[in-house]
Amino acid sequence: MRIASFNINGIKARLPRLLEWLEETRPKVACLQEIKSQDGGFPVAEFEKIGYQAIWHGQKSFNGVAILADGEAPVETQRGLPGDDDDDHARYLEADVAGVRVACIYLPNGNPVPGPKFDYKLAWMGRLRSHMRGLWALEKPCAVVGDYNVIMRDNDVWAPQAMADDALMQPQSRDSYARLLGDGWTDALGTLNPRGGVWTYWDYQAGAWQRDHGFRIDHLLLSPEAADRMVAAGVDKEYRGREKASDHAPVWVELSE
DNA sequence: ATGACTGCCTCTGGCAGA
Repeated sequence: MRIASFNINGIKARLPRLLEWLEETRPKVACLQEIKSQDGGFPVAEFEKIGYQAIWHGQKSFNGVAILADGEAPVETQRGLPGDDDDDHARYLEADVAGVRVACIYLPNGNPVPGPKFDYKLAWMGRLRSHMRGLWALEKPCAVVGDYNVIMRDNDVWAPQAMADDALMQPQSRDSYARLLGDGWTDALGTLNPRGGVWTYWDYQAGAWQRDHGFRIDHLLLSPEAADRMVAAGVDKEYRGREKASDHAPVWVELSE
């Protein structure tokens, strides 16, 4: 089964591209980030027409996540990241699909550094780690996928110096991500591409796509029970070059049945 | 180089993104 993640940067603006990608690549599970839609504006009927059922957690103007499943309803297990009652950002949604616990995350960007947004990012990552320890304890196949907004290694960006002052590459951001890997989670794309050079995001500005100035920030983290079943992982890079594309490309991991 | 582009909601300019 294929589990995919796609930061779509606005579900209203991206709907034709999104439906096209679903029909062409047909992932079993598709986790979406930055739907930028309130719950009432989510186009669930469009997905049902092509055989996908969905759950979603939206908010006005920005953030927002959703989980789509081919031919079955995702069984929701968590809405919103626990650990801070004052955090009302729609950045976390979790469900069981086909025997796999799937979490869809949109980790805070954190710019500018320093500042309250960066503090929020680091606090969110701490809460994520706590919650993922609970997922780990389930001892079942689990995939925590989405836009992590962390460039983990220097070979995960076209030019490290270009992003050196960015929240995505700060030592504290990397340390927080490294703790997840230290806990035993497998970074699917990173593990299969140790030499780097694989991007999942290209800025709209400065001809970044045309120059291949990208970086890897969309990650698929697997519990041991899921990692043991990993047969492939990749980036649907071609979709970044289409008309009215998101600035992210879809990423995916294939698990054996 | 305080640049660049895009989406959203709309105070059609300001915010957010990365």
